[in-house]
Amino acid sequence: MLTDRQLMILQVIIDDFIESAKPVGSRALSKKDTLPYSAATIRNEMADLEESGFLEKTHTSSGRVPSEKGYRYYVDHLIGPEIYQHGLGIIERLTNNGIYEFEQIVQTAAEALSKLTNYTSIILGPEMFEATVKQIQVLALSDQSAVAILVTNTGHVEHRSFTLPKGVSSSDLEKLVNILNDRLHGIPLYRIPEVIQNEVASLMMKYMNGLDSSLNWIRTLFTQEQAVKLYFGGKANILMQPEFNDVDRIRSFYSLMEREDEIVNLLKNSNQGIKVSIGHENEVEEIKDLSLITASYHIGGGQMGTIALIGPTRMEYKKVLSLMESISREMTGAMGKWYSDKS
Amino acid sequence: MLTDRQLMILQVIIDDFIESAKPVGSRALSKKDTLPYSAATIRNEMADLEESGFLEKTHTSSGRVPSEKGYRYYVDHLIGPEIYQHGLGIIERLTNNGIYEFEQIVQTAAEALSKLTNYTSIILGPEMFEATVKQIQVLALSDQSAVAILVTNTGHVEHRSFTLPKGVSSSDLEKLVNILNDRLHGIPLYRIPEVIQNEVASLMMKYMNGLDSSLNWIRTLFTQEQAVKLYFGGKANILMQPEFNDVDRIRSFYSLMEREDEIVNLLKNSNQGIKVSIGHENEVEEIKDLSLITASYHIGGGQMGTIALIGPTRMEYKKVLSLMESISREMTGAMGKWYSDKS
DNA sequence: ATTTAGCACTCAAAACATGAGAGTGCTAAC
DNA sequence: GTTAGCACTCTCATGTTTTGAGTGCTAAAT
Repeated sequence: MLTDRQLMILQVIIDDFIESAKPVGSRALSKKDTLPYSAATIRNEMADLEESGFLEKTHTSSGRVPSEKGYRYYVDHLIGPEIYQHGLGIIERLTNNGIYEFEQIVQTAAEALSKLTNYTSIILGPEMFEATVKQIQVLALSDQSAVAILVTNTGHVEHRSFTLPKGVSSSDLEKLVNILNDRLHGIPLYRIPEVIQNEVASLMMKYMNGLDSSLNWIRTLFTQEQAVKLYFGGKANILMQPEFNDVDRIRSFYSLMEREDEIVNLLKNSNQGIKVSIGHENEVEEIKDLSLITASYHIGGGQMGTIALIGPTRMEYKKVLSLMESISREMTGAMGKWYSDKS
Repeated sequence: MLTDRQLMILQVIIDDFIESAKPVGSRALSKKDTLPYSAATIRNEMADLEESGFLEKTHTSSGRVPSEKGYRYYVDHLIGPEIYQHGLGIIERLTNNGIYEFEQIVQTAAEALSKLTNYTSIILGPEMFEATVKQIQVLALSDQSAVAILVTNTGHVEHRSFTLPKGVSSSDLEKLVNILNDRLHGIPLYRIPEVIQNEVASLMMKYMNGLDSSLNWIRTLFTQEQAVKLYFGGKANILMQPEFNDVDRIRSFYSLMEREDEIVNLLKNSNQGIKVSIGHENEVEEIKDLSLITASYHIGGGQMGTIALIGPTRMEYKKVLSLMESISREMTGAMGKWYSDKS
């Protein structure tokens, strides 16, 4: 339904607008040597493109600006599989000495992503519900306090300090840790409270005394409250975008960024592969004039997190898409290598 | 050198401006019943106060605004020891079940602080150089990978994953961990690299073979790169302040917030007690028109961190100072209770 | 039957003008 | 010493004009 020439013009307009952020007019277009037509001709074509909904005007006598439909078409059909070279090997570089810390890798990846694109990046840490218990340890720090450490099969380490309940001797504690390790080893994190309730409780009754009051306490100790973590990169980048010249716009954006649970939801329901949500395609009010790109990464079998990038709808989709593609592949690759799933 | 009446007027002007953010004029002041003088009288006094440098005009015929000198005087002499009631017991509330996670406490404290004040809070995590090694553990995750865990006497847990160097058997690893625990127990973190170099190296030579190439690797594994962590609260709060109505102002602020090392420096050199830096008293360009309040907290013997609050010079010093006072005391108290220093 | 040149028209943004309002400084009276 | 009064100043909001980029349409050119 669109002629070749219209597609060409659409492409050039979008490319131009993505770069300049200014409405593009017929005169400027006719000067480009990719389009050997006069301004008037281009005007006609633009009028058609507007009628079909791919372009918009900001006011009656302004140049044209891509509509969301225009961007959508651009993303779906007008960008070829172009590979963005920079930024490859980011993660490899981080870990080439064989030593790594998960948090640091993810944080650096987020920063790199935002630096390379000048947009704001968000990485959702991996779901850990399915990770299983590898080992539990309790270490006394003093007479009154101790630290409990839990290591999962994926190499995650959770720890929590606590004051020792009265009347708990060190041998009690040792017994308790033995019971916990015995019963919880290999159990996925989300089942911990349940197992403690059903199995650990009775064993505690049997082999230890006076500890049943502590049961509730132990359950609390090993219950994860917030399962996923967010890593941000370049929160300030978005301020460089001319569409953020309005203080209220900035306010609303940053206020969203502080509501982490909403962000988690926003990123979570991303399925496999890369997903581009342009403007109103987003559910969340505050980013209905932005574009959100999400890509998932995987760790071993099934657990996963999401990499996301937020920027104006006028986003450098070409660059961004290929970059996200390669980073998510790299992350999946790197993680999979280390976190083997044998327990 | 200032008359009582001038002090009164100064105080009222500052209080008023702190609340309204608008230059305050003589007419409005004469209407308050704390000041039973006519506008003209007040005008004269204000002229004097301006001459002595406590007040400023934004332009020739505007109301007066406190100068930095004015704020300084206000903070030093004009606010009594007023106790801010809300927000007491924040930290107690967080830990009343005896279970706590350091990071979470600090983060929550930062958020509470910013919520109660509507400014941006920053908490500098404790210096850990002086904490000593309590225990080191290495846990194999698979044939190729393992996780190393280090617990300090203060209950901090550091962990790092790594791929096992080739030719390292599990018994080698066990020996290594034994050596490390033997030599490093009780050693402060900052001395770890040195001790590994001098003592561990020779022992490794003696009892294990083929591992000397891994020495460097072990040193890297146990070397802390970034010793302090920052916790932010209410980064978006500052946007609500009318002095942040300018996009460039916002940009510069957020760009500073991303340069964490600079922030660490800014907060670090705070000595005991509470310190107020008003406007140009700050060294850092980006906050020369803001006020920075810092207070230190302590953990057991000597290690410490800093609590900070950033807001416009037009800050509610009364409220903020008493709040910072009580929060830093609470943190010191709470931390000290748990992190006893016996190793 | 396209394409193009030309021209009238539109609108946003910048530049300029005007007036009201809040506030000051000064003088003279209280 | 305090206050009323008044001329003066500057900002801010509002209205007006100008400029320039861009369009849509028509008629001529290819």
